[in-house]
Amino acid sequence: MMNDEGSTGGPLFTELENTDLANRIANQVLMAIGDGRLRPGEKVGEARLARELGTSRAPVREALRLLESQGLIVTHPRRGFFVHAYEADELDEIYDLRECLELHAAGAAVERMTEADLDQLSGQVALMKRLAHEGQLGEQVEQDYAFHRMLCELGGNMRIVRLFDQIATQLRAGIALLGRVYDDPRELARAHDPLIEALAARDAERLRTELREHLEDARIHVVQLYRGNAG
Amino acid sequence: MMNDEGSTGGPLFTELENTDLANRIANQVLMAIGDGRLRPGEKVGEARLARELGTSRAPVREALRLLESQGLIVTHPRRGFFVHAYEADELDEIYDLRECLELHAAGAAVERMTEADLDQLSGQVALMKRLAHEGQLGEQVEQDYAFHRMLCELGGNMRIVRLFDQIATQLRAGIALLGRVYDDPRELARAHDPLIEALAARDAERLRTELREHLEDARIHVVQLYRGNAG
DNA sequence: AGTTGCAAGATTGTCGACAGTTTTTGGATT
DNA sequence: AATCCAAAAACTGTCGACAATCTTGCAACT
Repeated sequence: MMNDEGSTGGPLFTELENTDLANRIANQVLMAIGDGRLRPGEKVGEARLARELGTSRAPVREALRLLESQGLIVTHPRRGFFVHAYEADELDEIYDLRECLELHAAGAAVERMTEADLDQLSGQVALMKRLAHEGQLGEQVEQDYAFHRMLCELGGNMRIVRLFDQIATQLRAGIALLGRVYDDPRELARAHDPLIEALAARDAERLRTELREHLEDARIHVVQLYRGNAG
Repeated sequence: MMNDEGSTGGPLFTELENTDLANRIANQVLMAIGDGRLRPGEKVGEARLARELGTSRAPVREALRLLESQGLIVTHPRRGFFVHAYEADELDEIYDLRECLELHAAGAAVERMTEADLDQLSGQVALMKRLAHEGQLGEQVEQDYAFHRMLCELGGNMRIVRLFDQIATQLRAGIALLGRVYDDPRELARAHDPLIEALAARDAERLRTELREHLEDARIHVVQLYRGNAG
């Protein structure tokens, strides 16, 4: 009941982009938020977006509603859509939720994972270290999310995985304008070593403790930085 | 940072129902699912629904997309919307998630709640007992949700509360066709006494233990019944 | 000076329509 | 009788349009 995707490595076929117009628009908006072209709090007029994209307003509306349901866009009725401007308190809440979910999943993962899963996890950490060395900061952060996502997946509850994805999206958006978060990139990768150890020992309690500490560090790090930068 | 609503009792103004058409439609559909007029797996054609409601398809689409984001409707691209037919495994997942969230919130609630909050919680249980005596079964279940929602609220993380609401909605929909769940209605109300005791003692660990047991009971109860009836 | 009222302009909520696709209908064939 | 294929019907995805509402700018007023 896990993610057996074919045999070994990456996907066999490049996912043919048959996606619906609304989804493509949602991705565009998502990227625009990610790289700062759309600032927090900024208004996202559907008419304007439709003009710029050369589509009608209907799919734009759907896209924005989708992003609304994921927490990236807020709407004031009769006034339109706006990029959600995350407050520090909200990031705090998000991390609290993440901790709750991830600890739960991790506890289940310890019992459910195979040796192969364990190898994959530690391979992931190795990858992060390599990326840190090469200075690939953005990619490293992305692989960090991937690591934690795997952990959630191994917990076996797909709903939790989906929530993790939502949280990751929100964090990416919230942290976007923060620039780099860690002073030393290698710190981030190394912080995962204790987790791997606990996993290898299949020690649920220790894993939960380490993971809590790990996430708590990230939380205060980000929230503090955020309070300093944005308010 | 809690729900201080004005001074004392109820709301000062009756919330003027300016809800937009899409939301009203979403509620209609929700109720239709709730009372079985829309069966799990059944197709919900937007054109047909629009005709029956006397509106255009645009707000119907938005309503269905909203319900999709809440997990009650699934959509197969180019084929339309369908009422999500919950599998027993999914209810299991949902309860797992609920347990995760509620235990987390409850832990925080023990430290944050005031005496007044505690009174309100035990008042809620008293209300449930009264309803059980009067045979108001549906209302009792609704107040059960309200009790657990309060507990989540006291945890202080609004995101968790919103997730609880979603879960409650899904459970209502999933359990709708199950008919009555408990043999003796009073059993449900009484099951909350240990929770109140632990709360009154402000004993987080004991509360978590009792709550876990409470939810675990509900889970196996529902899932078993569901496997027997439908799954 | 600051507030209130009003007109112009822009934007949202909703509608009906069209093209392409899926499902259904109904007949022809084995 | 069951299966297969083609025409028809129904439906979704998308579009452009209109009315109601909101915002903006300006003038009148306290």
